[in-house]
This record gives sequence, C-alpha cells and structure tokens, in this order.
Amino acid sequence: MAQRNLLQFIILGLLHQTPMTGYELTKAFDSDIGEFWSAQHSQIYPQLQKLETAGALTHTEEVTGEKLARKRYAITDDGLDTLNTWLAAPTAASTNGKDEFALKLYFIPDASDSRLKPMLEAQQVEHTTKRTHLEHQLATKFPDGAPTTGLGHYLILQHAVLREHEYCDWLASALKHCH
Amino acid sequence: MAQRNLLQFIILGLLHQTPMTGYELTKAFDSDIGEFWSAQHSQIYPQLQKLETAGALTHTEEVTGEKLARKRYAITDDGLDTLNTWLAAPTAASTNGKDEFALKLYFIPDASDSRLKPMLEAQQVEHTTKRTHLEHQLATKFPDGAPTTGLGHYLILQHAVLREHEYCDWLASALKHCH
DNA sequence: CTCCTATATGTCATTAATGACATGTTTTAA
DNA sequence: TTAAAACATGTCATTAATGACATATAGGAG
Repeated sequence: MAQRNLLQFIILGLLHQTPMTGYELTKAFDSDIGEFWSAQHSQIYPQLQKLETAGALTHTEEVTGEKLARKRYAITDDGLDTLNTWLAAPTAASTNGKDEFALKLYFIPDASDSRLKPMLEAQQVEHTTKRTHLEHQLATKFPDGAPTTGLGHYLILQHAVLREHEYCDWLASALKHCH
Repeated sequence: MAQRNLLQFIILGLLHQTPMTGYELTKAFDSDIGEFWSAQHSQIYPQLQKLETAGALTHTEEVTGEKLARKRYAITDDGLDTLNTWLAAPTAASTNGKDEFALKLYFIPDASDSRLKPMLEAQQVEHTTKRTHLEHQLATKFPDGAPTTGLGHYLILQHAVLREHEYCDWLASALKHCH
C-alpha cells in the first residue's frame, strides 16, 4: 500500500455532516481541512464511485437550471459504521511530517553559510503570511471562542494557527544563530 | 507526478556529508531526518541506481569479512550541482501536513461526545512520549546548545521538539474544552 | 450578446511509496 | 556451537496521488 486510504474516511466524515456533491467535497479541501489533508477532484470522483459500489454511499441526481445534473452523495448506515470504526481506532502520532525546508536546512552544514540567512528570511515571509491568514480565519469563524457544536472545526483551525506560530518562532530563533 | 521526488536530493545531501552505503542511508531515515521525511530501503536502492546512471553518484565496492561486498556511494560534481540547485530554489511553505488525528477530531462534532476525552488523552500519551524522546535526543546530541558546524542538524531537532511541544499544548487546551 | 468565471463530472498516464518477498553474510550472545 | 540479531542488497505487485486532458452547463458582467 502506498498509503492507508484515509481519503475514504474523510469523504464519509464530510458526508456525515451534510450530503454533498463531488465538487463541494473538492472545495472542502481548499478550506480548513486542507491544512491537514489534500485531495484533487481527480481522486475524489473515483473514490465516490468506489464507496457507492461498496454500499457506503448513495446519490440522488439534482438538476440545476435546464440540463446540468449534479450528484448529491449521502452516507448510508454501512458507511456510518465504517466511519465510526475508523474514529474509534487508535491513532498513532503522525509520522508523515514532510517538510522540504527543514531538510534543506539540514544540508546547510555551517552557520556561516551565506545561503542560510536569505533562506530563513524567505521562509519567514511564507509562514508569517500563512499564520496571519489562519489567525484571521479563526477570528472570523469563531469570534466568540470555542463553540459547543462544531468544536472539532474550531480545534483544527486552532491547531493550524499554533503550528504556524511554532514555525515562525523557530525561524526567528534560527536567524539568531546565523552569522 | 505523485510527488516531486525529493528523495533524490535528500540522498545527495546525505552523501555530500559523507559517502555511505544504501544500508546506512536507510538508517539515516530512522534518526532525526526521519522526523521530516521517510523512506524505505526498497525505495532507496533503486534511487541510488538511478542517480548513478544519471551520473550524480559513483560507488566503490568494499569487502567486509570474507565475502560480503557493500557499495559505498559518493556524490559527483554533477550531483553536487543538482544538490545546490535544489538548495537555492525557493521553497513554498509545506502544504503536506497530513494529520490523521486532527481529521478525526474534525469529525467529532460536539463537545459532549463521549469519544472526545479518551481520544485526546490517548493522543496526549503518544505525543508526550515522542516529545520526551526528542528532548532527550537534543540534550544528548547538543549538550552545549547550538553548534557552529552541524547547525542544520541542531535546528531540525529543535524544530521537531517545538512541533511536539505545540502538539502537547494543543491537546491540553482541547481537553479543557471537552465536557 | 458575448466572454469570462464558476460549476460540474469524469478519465488517464505517470510516479512516489509501501509492504512483502527473496537471499545471503557477519557478529554477538546464550 | 548454534541461534538470533544485525548487516547488506535487491525485486515486485499494488496503491495513493498528481497533473493533464476532456467536456459541458450556468450565471454574471460588460
């Protein structure tokens, strides 16, 4: 296996919240959950077909305007079982943390290397932008702090903010070490 | 492309530090750089062959004991060019952050869900263990703080520690929100 | 009325990565 | 001395994921 096919569970989880089309699912990965998983429509549409064949989903056709039919998928009882089994299973601490920039730093051997400072500064711009954006999202979507319903949404957004916070702090401290 | 084949650059980077065998490269992913990239020997050996065919590496045979011959790979000037080009290229803020636990939380909709607390506590054990281990590594490998040579090594270890620190803080704050 | 953007759904070739299979040597500890 | 663990190198089938190709409708702006 190349991965453990978590995509199926994410789709089930999203459809459990509310029935959606493939297009809407694709867009979901552009928002908050995109911070922790990504998927393109070319992967989502085939996966929807597989899940439906397996009996985890059903779809109904909706017609917008004159002709355009879209498929709105809903989770079945079987699908809900699959989702709950996944949620109940123990989760290992994520080991997938792939970070290209960290690797590059690893290969800059010396503190006096002239490439070090500009690299760190460029990365600082990237992550500061991302951090600001995420903080704005959090403040906009949850102006009153943690909600009772939708707590998971709040928590992962907060996680993303804290993650970027850590990254910015780390870059700042790294810059101090570089001559 | 499924990915951007960063493995080739990581191999070049490691071999630039010192010539190594495929076995030694494999072990390198079990230590610190494993926090930011992973690879199995089944991927490394073919990649070494490809890089050698492309002229980025050469190898010499060493005989240990009676029979066993191992191949020690070294980077060529061409390989060094490839490595330096990669290091000089701009790096986007990592978007690969795949976190299964964060996704599970996202699908627990309500703060009163009975699954929430045990999930968070189990994950807390995982990440506290990992954090302690990494902190011990940092203290052992760099008892005198940041070095001048091997700064990159120090920085990524520190990055891993801070990352786990953030994770533990986040889990603790999440537990406060859960009834 | 026309163009652009967003909506909407699919396929396909290619590649990165995994886990299993396969084989043999060397060292170390019981 | 013998068995286990570590060293050492490879192949292969399968799968997850990407990016490109393909096609068509709907709605809004100028």
